[in-house]
Amino acid sequence: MKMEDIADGKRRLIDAALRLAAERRSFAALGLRELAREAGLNPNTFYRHFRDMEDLAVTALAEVSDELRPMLRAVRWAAARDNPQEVATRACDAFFAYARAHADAFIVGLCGITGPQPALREAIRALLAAIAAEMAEDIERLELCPALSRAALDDFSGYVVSHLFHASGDYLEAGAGERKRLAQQATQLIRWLLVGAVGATAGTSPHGLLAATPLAVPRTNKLS
Amino acid sequence: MKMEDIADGKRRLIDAALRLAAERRSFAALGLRELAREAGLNPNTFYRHFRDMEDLAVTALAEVSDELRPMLRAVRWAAARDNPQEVATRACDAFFAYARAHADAFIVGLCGITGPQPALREAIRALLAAIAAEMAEDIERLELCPALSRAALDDFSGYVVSHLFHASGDYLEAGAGERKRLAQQATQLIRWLLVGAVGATAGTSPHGLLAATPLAVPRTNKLS
DNA sequence: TGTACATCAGTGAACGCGCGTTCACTGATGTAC
DNA sequence: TGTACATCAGTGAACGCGCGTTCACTGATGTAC
Repeated sequence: MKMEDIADGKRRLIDAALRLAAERRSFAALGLRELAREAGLNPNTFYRHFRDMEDLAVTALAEVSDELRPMLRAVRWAAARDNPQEVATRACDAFFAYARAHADAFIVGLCGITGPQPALREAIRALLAAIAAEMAEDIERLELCPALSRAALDDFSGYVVSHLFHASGDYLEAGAGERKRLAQQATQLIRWLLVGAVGATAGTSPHGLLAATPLAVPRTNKLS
Repeated sequence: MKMEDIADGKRRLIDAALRLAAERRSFAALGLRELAREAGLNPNTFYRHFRDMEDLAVTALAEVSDELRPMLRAVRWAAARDNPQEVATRACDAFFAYARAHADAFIVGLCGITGPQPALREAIRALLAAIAAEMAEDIERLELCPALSRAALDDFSGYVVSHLFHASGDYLEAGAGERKRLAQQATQLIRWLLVGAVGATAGTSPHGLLAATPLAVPRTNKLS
């Protein structure tokens, strides 16, 4: 048996766990016997592959991470090569499309970020942070927004990834029309943030609400 | 007994439920007997006051809603009277302060938005939507950002409320330094979004990344 | 003012059930010599 | 090539336990007349 192959029962347990947990929208309330029943296995078989439920969840998340992160990077670089103006839109679409294709895993991820298993919570946070870091790095390397410092790009990417992640929950529940609106909103958020970040750094303040100390923004107008 | 008074046992059950659910970060995995034990009551007493766990959760959320929403409006109007430039900062601070003062309820809310109880999920979404709608209305009525249409204000408020809500989870776990950073990030997000929204509507595009069809932004520079 | 009755919060015992975990076992696959 | 052994995925029975829910009950408070 090769390293990357995983046992048949292990595969079935992971899939069954994601299916059941997503259906009921709670990984925490998932029972071991119930899981084994869904997977068509003896309850005991679980212990052959996992220490406990959290172990299973972290394993499943690692699979998603290994697939999602390179995919997003590839989309960014391909879009930047084709047409730099489309990077944001295409990356959002790719993210949402991946969420739909792995809806169960995403729902479990959304539950898990606030759930009772500390290791799972930490793993999800780490995944989101890694995606954000790679996004910032790609924007820098592809020179998509040279006006922004790396620190600003990190903040920007954090906001965007957090929004996309939580929006994917609504996205998965939505019908076709609503999904389109959510995708457009994500792109609008990105656009506003980028324009705003560049404007704020370059020193643009459209009105008094934004000029408060300690967030004062000089009134010069240097948008590139 | 007056209408607004609630029975002693009911109060204790709600408080115990928030305490236990927040501690374990899962409302779904909370047991009825365990809850009664924590409240120092007979398991049966639960049925005197609630149909089921979801009923309890919705009741608790209504209490938060009735307190949080007017408080936020009052802060906005008071800040606008004192100094319009501080509205965003003061509203963010008030929100986070309320989250700290009702940490258990907030954690349950964060779990509940992705949890198994449909009525609770819907109630939380409705609360967030109501807060966003009131925020948009206040910005309009207080003329804090006349450059933005009501539709843009609705989108803006939605982004901000969603960010604040999910950020409150990190906020509650964080130490003092981290909390300060999160509050500053929230204000930065608001500033970027406002500058960006005004810039995008008024027709400003800092660089190619943002000019993609169908999100094309004219290149005129009309920031007020 | 007293009396009878209704309402309501809380009690305690009992039920059947599914749970997580353990143990000792099987049978197939891989490996050393 | 054959044989002996180790490893590994999966099985089936059994355990004690805590669970949600039910029933019939108590005692206090409010209310009609």
